[in-house]
Amino acid sequence: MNEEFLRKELDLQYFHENGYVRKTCESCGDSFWTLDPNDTRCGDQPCVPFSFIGKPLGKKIFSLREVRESFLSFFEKHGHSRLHYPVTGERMPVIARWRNDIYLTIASIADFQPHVTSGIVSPPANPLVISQPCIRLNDLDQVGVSGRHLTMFEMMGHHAFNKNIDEIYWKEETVRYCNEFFTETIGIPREKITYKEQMWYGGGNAGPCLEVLAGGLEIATLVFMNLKEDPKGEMVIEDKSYTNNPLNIVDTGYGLERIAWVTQGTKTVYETVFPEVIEWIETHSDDPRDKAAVYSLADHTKSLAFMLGDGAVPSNVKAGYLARLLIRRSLRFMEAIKLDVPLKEVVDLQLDLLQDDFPSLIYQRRQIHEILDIETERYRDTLSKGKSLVKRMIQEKKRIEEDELIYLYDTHGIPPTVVQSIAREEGLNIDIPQNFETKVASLHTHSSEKKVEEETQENLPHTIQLYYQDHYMKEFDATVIWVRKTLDGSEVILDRTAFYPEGGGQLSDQGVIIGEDGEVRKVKYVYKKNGGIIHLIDGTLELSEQVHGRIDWERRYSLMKHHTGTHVINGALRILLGEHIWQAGSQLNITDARFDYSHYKPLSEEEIRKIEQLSNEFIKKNISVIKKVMDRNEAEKTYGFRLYQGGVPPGDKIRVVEIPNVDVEACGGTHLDTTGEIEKIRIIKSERIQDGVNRIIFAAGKMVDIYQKEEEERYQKILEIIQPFYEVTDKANPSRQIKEAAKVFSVLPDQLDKTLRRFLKEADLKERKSVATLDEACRDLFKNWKKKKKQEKNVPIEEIEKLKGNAETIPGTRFKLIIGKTNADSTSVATAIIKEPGYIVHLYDGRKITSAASEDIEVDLSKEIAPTIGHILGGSGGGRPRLTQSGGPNRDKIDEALEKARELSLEIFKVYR
RNA sequence: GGGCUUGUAGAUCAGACUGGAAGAUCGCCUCCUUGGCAUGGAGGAGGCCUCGGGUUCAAAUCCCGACAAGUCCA
Repeated sequence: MNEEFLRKELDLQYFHENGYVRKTCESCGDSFWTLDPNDTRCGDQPCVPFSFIGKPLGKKIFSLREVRESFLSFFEKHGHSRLHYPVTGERMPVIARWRNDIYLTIASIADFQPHVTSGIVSPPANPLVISQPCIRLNDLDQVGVSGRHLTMFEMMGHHAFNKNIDEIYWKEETVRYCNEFFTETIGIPREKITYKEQMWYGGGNAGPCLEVLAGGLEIATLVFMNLKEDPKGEMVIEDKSYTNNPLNIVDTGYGLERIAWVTQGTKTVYETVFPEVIEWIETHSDDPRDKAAVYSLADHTKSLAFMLGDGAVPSNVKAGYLARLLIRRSLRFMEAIKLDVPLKEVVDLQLDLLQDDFPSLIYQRRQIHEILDIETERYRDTLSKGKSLVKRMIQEKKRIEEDELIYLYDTHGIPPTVVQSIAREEGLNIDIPQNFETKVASLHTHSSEKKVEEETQENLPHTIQLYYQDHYMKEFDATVIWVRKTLDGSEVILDRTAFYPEGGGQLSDQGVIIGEDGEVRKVKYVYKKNGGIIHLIDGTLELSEQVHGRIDWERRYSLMKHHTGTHVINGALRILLGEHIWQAGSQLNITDARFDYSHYKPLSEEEIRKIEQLSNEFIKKNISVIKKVMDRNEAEKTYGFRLYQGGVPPGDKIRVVEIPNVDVEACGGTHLDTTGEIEKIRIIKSERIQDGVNRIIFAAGKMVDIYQKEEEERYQKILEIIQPFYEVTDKANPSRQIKEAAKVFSVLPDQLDKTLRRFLKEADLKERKSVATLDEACRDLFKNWKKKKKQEKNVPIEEIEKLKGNAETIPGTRFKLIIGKTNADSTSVATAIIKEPGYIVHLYDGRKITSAASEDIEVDLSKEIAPTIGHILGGSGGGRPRLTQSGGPNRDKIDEALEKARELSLEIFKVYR
């Protein structure tokens, strides 16, 4: 069926008019178009070998830059528009910020998915031409080995989006353009080019395609995307059903590096793509024999230059993980070829080479250096820790099993090859199982039970969003257009509302709705569902009832302050720390707000102070906040992809909130008119919530005062606690004092009061002291407490002598029995006594009875004596043969217990006699 | 987002399974050996066992939670 489909779809006039014949490859069975009637093979790998190595095609040698420029200008000449974005210029970032289904830009068409390809958003230009840097990590193990795989490459594409069948252009023109470009601009002889028919599918779309082959290499793919996935569709490809797409999309992908390679005919693609880097690596390496490692390193560092330059932060999640993966692989390759330079030097070389064509990459140079240094350091740590772990395992067990190999890699990040080399040093041979990777992978394949929430496709009426017309609207009139009773109230939809429904990290509004009867209904919660805005209210309302709504303004205003404040903080972070700062989530509350963002290390106190300061400066400047609805393409063109901080909103139009020179985001929340209204911002806490992601918790406006008052109160409360012992003279900056004080006892600040009470009770403070600050008081207290603890352990010599003096000799033996009480630690005293031979001791210290016997006495106290006397006290006891503890709640029976201990001790020696 | 692992002396780690006076190595300090240094010898200081809570007569150890860190997968 597909065969038939392809034959019909790709039977182009262009081929017939230009002397092409359709043949079937005798090797793979695919159909292809060629000018040579004697061709028997399709011209693709593996059916034919490369024929251009050493015998380049093309009218001259093309550099990467020449290929790119000639392609772009060729299509520009033929009516295609080049794109232009702020920061990145004629390309989009390699980190796919505008998508939430993929992390990296993997193809030029990815720039326009999902909204343009699905038809919701119009294309930025039509037709258009782009050379899009892409990163693919699917064939990592082929990179450097196969001679043609790269993780980072540029996919050039001319794209046309046809609403009707071919209003822009469709198959015929596509092939004509392609052929003209290759034969005239690049100068590949036309008879060397064949077109192979294929089915293309991916990302929910499909369509027929032509692979363009020259010299045995696929140099371009021309996709005619006219199908979309649809369970009801009639067309079946690889078990999935498709139906016609509303758009006919020309999706072409020209391999920039491959085209350059074909014109250069070098041994591998790597010599064409980064000859300078390979040369540099080989001259600086002490053992560059491992070619694959040299190539891979050259490749990976180029990928890293793009990823880090576009603001990726290494992490254990998402795109950051992929960056870390490449960094670690690079470090391993460097080790393999004994290249003893910092990784940042190699990446730096890439940046130097790339900066003319991709100037934005070097804005982040300082941060890239720091990131690479931190990551290198961390990798070294992991490895050296791993090394001692492996050595220990080897010494203990003399071998390492497969399970342990998996454990070492999965849990501690030590690759099996590293384990192997460590083992070899220890004289041990280890086999790495063939299917190691799959075994690791299988550990993590959890049944991904996606909770597909059955979105009831109710058709709810649409509501006019008054809060967008005026972010400050506090009251409004409206008509009830939908009502549903719930257990304790009802759900109501109005024709228009100023109540903001929960979304974008902003909490829902609350307030009241007053009905025609004049009665007031509380609005408890507001949310969006299927386009309707549902108000959860107490009581009920009638359909068509005229109502008056009033929102809880104090609550809303606080939320707005926190929301605009979040944007200010985001801007301050970006300005102070770099372009890699991206929002990773946020939660606005009434009393404070959380802002999560990507960054590669925890913030220092100094940095926190500066961020707070800069944010407050923006507030003082009283900058106007611009709120507007923009055409999506226009917004991207004006502001770049930094817009997409809190995720990607759908639709052709997006809401843009701009604080000039501070921050600009696509944001659907409600915002203040000026930054001055925030009043002030106070950073309450900065923490690292996961590798590569930090969180700032801050308060804005009145909440700062409330927070400060609370803090002041807490500080006063703590001062009261220590007041009998310490007088604090310098009461400035209580926040800092509390934080420092908490650090002394390694507790969280909110546990400080409790902790202090405990330490004051346990310490031994003689007189009231005057100290500068709370933390100084704490340090003194802690010192005193330590001293006291130590003294308790010290054994008073006089007491021991006294106890020894009271010893009774056990009849018929040379052994002495001591029964007694002590104020010091009974175990310490007892062990001091039994250092001399011939003693058996039972001592009570107010908490427990320690029983002990000297080494020369053959006895096991733990078997009978300890439990027995413990039972008397209502508990139990035990321990080692010659040293036991026993105790229990019944303190009043202590004398009885000691007497029993005496009896039992004497009894033992009857047996010995 | 999910899984696994780890927080014990300044550093690296034992101890944990099987609860019962907190250890080793390096580093630090003092003394001895030496003309001086490397070294060698003797002694010593240095631990809220990350923090809470629970179980228990008894918790570094077992259970729960928090905080901090590492690592793999998508």
